[in-house]
Amino acid sequence: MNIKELTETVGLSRDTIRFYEREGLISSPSRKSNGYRDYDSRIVEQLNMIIMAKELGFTLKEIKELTELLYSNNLTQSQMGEKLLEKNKQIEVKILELSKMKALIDDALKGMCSYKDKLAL
Amino acid sequence: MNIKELTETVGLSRDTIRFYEREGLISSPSRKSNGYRDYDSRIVEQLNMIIMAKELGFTLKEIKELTELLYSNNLTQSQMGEKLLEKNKQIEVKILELSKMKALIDDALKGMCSYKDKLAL
DNA sequence: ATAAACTATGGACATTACTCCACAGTCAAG
DNA sequence: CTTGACTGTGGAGTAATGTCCATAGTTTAT
Repeated sequence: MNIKELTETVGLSRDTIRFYEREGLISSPSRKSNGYRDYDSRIVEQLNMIIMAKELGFTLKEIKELTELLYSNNLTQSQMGEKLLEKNKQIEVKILELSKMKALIDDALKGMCSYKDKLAL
Repeated sequence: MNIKELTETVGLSRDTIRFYEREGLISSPSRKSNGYRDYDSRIVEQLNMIIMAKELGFTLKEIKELTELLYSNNLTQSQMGEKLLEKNKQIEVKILELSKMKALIDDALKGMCSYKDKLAL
């Protein structure tokens, strides 16, 4: 899969994908004989995960850490376990915070019953 | 409440608070006779909400929009209702995505039973 | 074999969100 | 009335995250 096809599949620009490669968020793809990047299809899932994590307020540095945890083998089990549990906690906090924001918005919506009723019925 | 006290209460720097003021995320506080900013205590809740939203991947621009929705009166009810519902949807999507990431991590943790057992017991 | 579309690289530029600095006025304590 | 902590302003600097550009090689279609 060449880079053009990948940009169309995941919705990131060529430059962004190259940037992520330079930054080590994704590993360098193999090259065709002419030097063109040739992507394995698993890259799509990886990039989608990166996009999601970014959307959720993780920095590229944190994302790099997390993907390394999930996809590498250079840590002992206990190191990995601790870090994963930590990430899990981070995520739970975020979910709680989102719920709070949602409650705030829901309250604001409730304060506008007339309009809300129109939508509910 | 002066700005120093506010920085200590919310954990943002003086410069950041002033920056948020310039950017219109918070409204300009009233001033004492000497020109010093004098904050109403409600600012604390507002700033905490901003901190939370940032942590969750909202840009300052989006946060500004949201606070304007929640705290201003220059929109018709139907305009406000639509935008709030839209924000609510955004938030639900984020919660779903976080759940996905959590599942991913939980899977990774399950793959490490020996270590996990140690922690569970 | 020429044009159009794709790819490569390195480096400059842009935006967001701060952060720091220089300089100056204010206030409280000793 | 000096010293130290606080405040004000405007503007420069910085880190993260891209985005654009110039230049050049490759491939495909006509």
